[in-house]
Amino acid sequence: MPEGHTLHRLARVHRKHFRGAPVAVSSPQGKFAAGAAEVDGRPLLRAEAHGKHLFHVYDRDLVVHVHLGLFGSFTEGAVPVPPTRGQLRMRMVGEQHWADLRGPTACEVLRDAEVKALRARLGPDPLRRDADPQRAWQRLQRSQAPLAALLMDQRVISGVGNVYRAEILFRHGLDPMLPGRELRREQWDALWADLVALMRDGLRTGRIDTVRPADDPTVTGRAPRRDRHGGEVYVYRRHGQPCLVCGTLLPRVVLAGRNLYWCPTCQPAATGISAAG
DNA sequence: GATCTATGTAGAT
DNA sequence: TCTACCTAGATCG
Repeated sequence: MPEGHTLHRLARVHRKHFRGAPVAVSSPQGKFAAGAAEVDGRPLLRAEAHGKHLFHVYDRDLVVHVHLGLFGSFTEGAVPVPPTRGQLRMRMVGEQHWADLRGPTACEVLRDAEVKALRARLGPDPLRRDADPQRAWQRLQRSQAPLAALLMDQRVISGVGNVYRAEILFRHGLDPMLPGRELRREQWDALWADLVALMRDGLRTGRIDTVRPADDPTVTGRAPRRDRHGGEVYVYRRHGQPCLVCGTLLPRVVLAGRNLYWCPTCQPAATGISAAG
């Protein structure tokens, strides 16, 4: 379930379970065998996330970089370690805990310079204290690309994925196709503040919940439900169902190879009115 | 058992 | 705009 909050959560768990003590690192599957051998047996110094990227720092020039991609996942537990099963890219075993990594897009050892170069390409991360939202605002201002594309562009903002994109646009009544440069400053400020709040909530709970209490189906009298990904949302993967706020049947389109979910009534397209001033 | 799907990204065209 | 890649669980016959 990899959007930014998932990676920050993993970084936190890995710090708690592995930092400061030697970690046995291996690659039962073999695809990360050489990298694992480089860090095997070293103490983990730091673990941190930037956007959807996770970094395990064993030494300045021995950093395991993990990107989960669309379906990578970690599983964790307390020792003893279970038998290996399936395609296990990396296994970490500490004094008390183990962690298994499957299906990542990236699992590699990077040197400090490579980590810096990678991070330099990432936009501000709403979950990092060092985030500078002004940088994202400047990119939005220079772009005619639709907001829906810009929010998913990790060079603009890092950590936002398809769920947060859809939900944040809904919560702010923004048309996904609105060109970035037509977003007003106060709209951006509200959007960023909301992203910070929602993603912090996701980091705390491990779920993406975006529905305001007043719109909660259990409060409004509609049947309670649980989305397949485990959170309560307005539009993500709710195509074909009625909007929780206005009842419009929700559409879905593919934009830049990804499913886009929104409510055309609650997030109306800009018309000649706004174009005229 | 086959097929579909997914909270992602890089690289080719 | 497209294709490839990474994996497992859900869904379809």
